[in-house]
Amino acid sequence: MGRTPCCDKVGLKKGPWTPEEDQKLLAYIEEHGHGCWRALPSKAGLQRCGKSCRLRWTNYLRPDIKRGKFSLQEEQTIIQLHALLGNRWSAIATHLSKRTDNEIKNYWNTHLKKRLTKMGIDPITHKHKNDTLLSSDGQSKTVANLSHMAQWESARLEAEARLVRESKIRSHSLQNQLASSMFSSSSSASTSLIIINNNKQESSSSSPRLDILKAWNNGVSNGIGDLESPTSTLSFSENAPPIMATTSGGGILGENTIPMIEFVGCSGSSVKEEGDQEWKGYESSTNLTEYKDGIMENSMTTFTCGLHELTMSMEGAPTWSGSHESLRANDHAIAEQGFTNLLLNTNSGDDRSLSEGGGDSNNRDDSGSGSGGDFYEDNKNYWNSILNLVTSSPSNTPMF
DNA sequence: AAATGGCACAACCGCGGGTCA
DNA sequence: GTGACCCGCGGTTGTGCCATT
Repeated sequence: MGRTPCCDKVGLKKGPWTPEEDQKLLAYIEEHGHGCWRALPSKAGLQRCGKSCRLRWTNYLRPDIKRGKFSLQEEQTIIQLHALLGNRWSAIATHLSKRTDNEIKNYWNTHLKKRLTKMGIDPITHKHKNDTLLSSDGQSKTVANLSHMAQWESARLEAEARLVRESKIRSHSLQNQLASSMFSSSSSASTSLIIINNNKQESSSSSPRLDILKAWNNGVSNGIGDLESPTSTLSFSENAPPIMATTSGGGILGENTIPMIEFVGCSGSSVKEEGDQEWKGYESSTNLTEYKDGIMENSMTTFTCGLHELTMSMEGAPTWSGSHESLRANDHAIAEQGFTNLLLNTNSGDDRSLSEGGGDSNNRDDSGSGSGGDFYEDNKNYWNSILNLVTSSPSNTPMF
């Protein structure tokens, strides 16, 4: 079918916005909200199409936008999330406080991509260009497994990002509805929580949606050789009572956290999100768990995460079953040394540009000093640090 | 001082998904 | 089931600024 233009483009202004136009748009939205973008321009007295108004608002005028230079932490987060999510800028933006997808996209294209390229890292695959040299040994297999898991997590994060958006729609009503149940259940010290933050701006600061990845991080760092087995399970303690999701206007989760998606364990074998949230994204993209009509079937007790069996303690802290726990101490040491040093710490200048000199040891392509083992170490550290993004989440993360 | 090239960023374009009648 | 519409997303372009020659 033919697609009608979003608006009558005849006579509409294009190009940069003037301060007067910004003021008109701001004033209108502050008073009325944006409502239907298509109808907004005429109501606001703007000679723009609705799409242009929406973009101007979401990318520039919105009051909760953070502008200015990206911090080192933000840079690292972008790169790490890009390794997981690819060019899904909106999904990446959900994890970066007050940054728009457009801004992140521009920053990636103009800064970070070039930096990675100069380092000899493919900005698309996030693999070292000489990875193919490792193709004959098991190390590359491990790297491939890591990539596979990253793809898995990518799909999951994408679905979660979609959930976050969708959950906003019904956030207020759910808050009111669930407030009472929170108080009725929060007295139980053994209540476990799975919470998806619905607030885009807050989500990045608390990073509550990377639970499986976090668990995986522990597992990968502690026993990378175990990657051969892709289908172990994430499970919740059998001793734990039926999961009763709670919501909180403050309390456990803090004032700024607005949990909206809740899973209420039913007989310990199914998870139900209150309401009629569709879970098609999970079902189609991750092929891990079936969600039907809000029911996550048979998933609370055996949630496939790909690597290790994770047991949720009653306090919500994850503990690896089996022998992994004793190895966990290596996790942060491994993760902290790799990527950041590799990419960021070498660029201490204000402009954070890469050293162009041939003597830069980080530029392995040019120096030729890197052995296959070094590449492997880089890859391991690289992915570990990607995963370490999760472990670096603020302490108020409600997930664990 | 003028010309030129590169960079950074705002904005546009086209596509696809979701919704509704 | 179909078409129209709205909206969001990712890719691309246009433009202004700045450094260099």
